[in-house]
Amino acid sequence: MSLPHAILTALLEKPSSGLELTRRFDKSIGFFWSATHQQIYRELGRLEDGGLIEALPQPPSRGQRKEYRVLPDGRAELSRWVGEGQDPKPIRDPLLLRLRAAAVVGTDGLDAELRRHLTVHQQQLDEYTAIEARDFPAETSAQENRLHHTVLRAGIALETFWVDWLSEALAALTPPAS
Amino acid sequence: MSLPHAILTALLEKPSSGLELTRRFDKSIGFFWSATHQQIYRELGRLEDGGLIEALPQPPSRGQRKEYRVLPDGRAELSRWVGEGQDPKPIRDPLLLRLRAAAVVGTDGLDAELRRHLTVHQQQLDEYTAIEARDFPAETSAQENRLHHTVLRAGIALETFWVDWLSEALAALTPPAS
DNA sequence: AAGGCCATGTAAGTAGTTACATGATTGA
DNA sequence: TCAATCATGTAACTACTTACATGGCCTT
Repeated sequence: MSLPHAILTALLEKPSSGLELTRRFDKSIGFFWSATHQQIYRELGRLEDGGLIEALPQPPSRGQRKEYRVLPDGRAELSRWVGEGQDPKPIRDPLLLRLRAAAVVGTDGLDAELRRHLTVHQQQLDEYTAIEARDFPAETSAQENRLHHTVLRAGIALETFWVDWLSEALAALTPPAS
Repeated sequence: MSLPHAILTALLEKPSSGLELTRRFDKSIGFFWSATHQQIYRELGRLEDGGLIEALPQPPSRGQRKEYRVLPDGRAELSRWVGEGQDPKPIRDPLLLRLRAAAVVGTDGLDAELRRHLTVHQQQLDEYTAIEARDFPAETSAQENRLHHTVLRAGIALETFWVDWLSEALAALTPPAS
């Protein structure tokens, strides 16, 4: 149950409408939590019903922009949730499964898929390092900034892992023609 | 939709009953795909209905062990799936989200949670490296073996990433009392 | 005959995905 | 006025989770 807390965090950083949130979930928020606009609108409704956020009093009609901000109860709930414990989820990765399956039924078509993933992860890595260069040029001592940087570095390290591992996997797939 | 293919892979590696599969999903299969016994029994039923696997003809009653094996259609389906394309899923990690939220509402209780995760990932890493030392003592040229080793190395590298990153995050959380 | 474990399931709920629907605003 | 885009939603479905139910077998 992390989506509501992702939304609370985003709204505390900056009050937004549903569509703005969707855009932010495609960018910076998306580095650690992804969500579609359908999920976001549904959850905004729930959070409003629960009294954790409110819409700026304005338009009752449909295609109209609706801006939300966090209420004190919402902030308290987020603060409570930060200290909550939650075990890390076990791995569930289709690509690793494909490799294992390929060991039984053959590697047909796997090569291309690995190359494709390598490209995707390399691009993501480039994007993250560009953001790091732009937003965190030197170490600062501001706590908030350091936390943001730490989260970004997790993204960088994860993408680096994938790039390295995919290269290794490609090598394992096509042994040197000796 | 990877669970059926995880089961097909497991059954091809070794025909099993539902409970045996559950145990294997807690061990080696679980390194890349986790599943509970409820998921497994349901999916076994679907795969049998679909003619991809069959139960060894035996017991019609409830508390009785039922052994499954893969039919030719099942093997063909798995082979097809291996070559199928599927984009990597975007990150969705509650712990990273907690760090980001902590930047807004404060880091209360986060320290303990990071330490706890560090312990969990260190243990998992130790387990993986023990398996590596036991099962892959030297490089072999058998394709199947190399693929298995590559998958295991992904697990090792991922756990290593978490251990390193969590240590760094703890340092960022508690700045040096200068 | 009772308790524990082996083994297979059912039921209900939550979260996420995919496809589609509807209205408002703006510029050609 | 038409098309594109902004903006908010509904509906149906799939996957996963959590809690519980049922029966068989073995040991004491």
